[in-house]
Amino acid sequence: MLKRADFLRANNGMRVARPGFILLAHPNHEQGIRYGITVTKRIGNAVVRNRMKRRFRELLWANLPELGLPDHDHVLIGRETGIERDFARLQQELRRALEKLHRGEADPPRRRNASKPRQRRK
RNA sequence: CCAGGGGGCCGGGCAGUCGCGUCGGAGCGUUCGCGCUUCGCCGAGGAAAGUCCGGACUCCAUGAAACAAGGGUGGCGGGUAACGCCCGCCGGACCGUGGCCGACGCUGCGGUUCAGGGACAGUGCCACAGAAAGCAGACCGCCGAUGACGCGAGCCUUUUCAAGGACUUGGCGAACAGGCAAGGAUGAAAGGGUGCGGUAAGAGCGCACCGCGCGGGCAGUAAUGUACGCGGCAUGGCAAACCCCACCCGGAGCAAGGCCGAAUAGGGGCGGCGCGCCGCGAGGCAGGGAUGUUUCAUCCCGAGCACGCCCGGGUUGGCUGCUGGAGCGGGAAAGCGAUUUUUCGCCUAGAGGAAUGGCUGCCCCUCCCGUGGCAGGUCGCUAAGGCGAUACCGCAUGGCGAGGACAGAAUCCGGCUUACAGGCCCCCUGGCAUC
RNA sequence: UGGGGUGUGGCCAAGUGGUAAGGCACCGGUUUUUGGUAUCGGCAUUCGCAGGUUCGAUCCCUGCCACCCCAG
Repeated sequence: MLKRADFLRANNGMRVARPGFILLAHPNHEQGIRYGITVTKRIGNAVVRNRMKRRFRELLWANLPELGLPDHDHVLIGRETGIERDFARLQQELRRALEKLHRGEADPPRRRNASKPRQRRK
């Protein structure tokens, strides 16, 4: 995934949080299995972020072809607890997360402005 | 051997396996742009970082040069493509140590450090304190030579005592004029320092030594140094205050720059069809509408196109620039050195929302834990040989033990700065042991 | 890639060579039956850090660090 719009759309999809990362999945209209990685600046400097991206990429290459949802966009969002996390544990967590997605047991998408729901007066 | 300081270098190694990226080969497919599969080679750094200097390269501007503005640099010489970088030298300041008996000062050796042009071109600043902070002046103080004053003495006059004086002064006093700047006091800084002479008191006033300046001479490419002579100490500091002098600099940056570029929409030009009539046109006449009471007056409206051809631009995008270079590694020569010359060998990342990752084995280094008294230390016993103990140092050995920094190329190169676990080599200083 | 700015007490900040203003907050006293208000007093030795120039540096110079902004 390359375009910002794809990432924004994925934000409305299914969502599974794990200690090392957050996994998003969203159907993408016959585009095949695609993936994207988000590692924000709060995670660390460029070295840390790029290394996390490389390791996530390795995870996705290894597991998506078998366990990925067909015709879905998958987005991995890095968390601070995922820095230099043991690779085998990450792989285990990713497999569990993908299985949950297959069973449809994901959390609902996070709504915009969910923290301040509008209340009708009167 | 230990400790401290300085300089240079390395910055995990060897494999296996699954992946990723460029390139090359093969095969298949292809809308000929390329795509897929497979094999092979190669695939981050000393700082790739900060982006602080200097260049290469590209475009823009520009006759050349000079000047102005703005910015930068600043002992001298050399190195370099260039530099604010590097090397060597000179000079200053500070520290340690030795010498000149001591002090001041000078000097030898070693080390540290310096943005180190110009302060009689000009302007500005020097708080507080202090008499005075830049013109030299004089608060306390010193002196009282000289002049004046008072006393005394002398001398003269008046008839004695005594009084007086247009007189004199190797005496005394005060410090009025005046002389002085040694000493005190303030300060970061007070207009050379020490000593002797000298003087009323003093003072470069004189002399000696030191410092300073000037002159020509000598040495050196030069900065600068120096024996000699002369001067007279006259006019402090700050230019990382403005400034002056000398030298350097055109601007932008690979998102530079170049090439390609479909469809659709939109822009421009020409043509075609058309626009109530006349006119090249301004306009006039006619038509429709609105307002005010008809005529009439005023105001408004009335030509474009789903046509053809051509042109240029934009968005998304592709290709290029794009990695063989002030290149890397040996050897030789020149040079104190930075560096240069020459020769042999080598080809060593080119991504593009951005390739280097995952797992495993053996080895290396550090630490932790354990085992062994073990040819060394250490401790105890012993006359010695020796025996024993080992918390600690060392050694040997083991552990499915823990850890191995700072950090990731983005057009390329030379520097500077900053970050960094651990290790290696060389030099200097000091200590200990042995010879 | 290129350019600009900021850093001063817990907070907002002035100061641009010579004892670091002021406000809010905080602490203590007075006033009040108590609280608030009012009033008086106190609160800066790392002026982001390290060097240098100067007699003297928050201020001048150099190098770093952190944060913010702008342009393509």
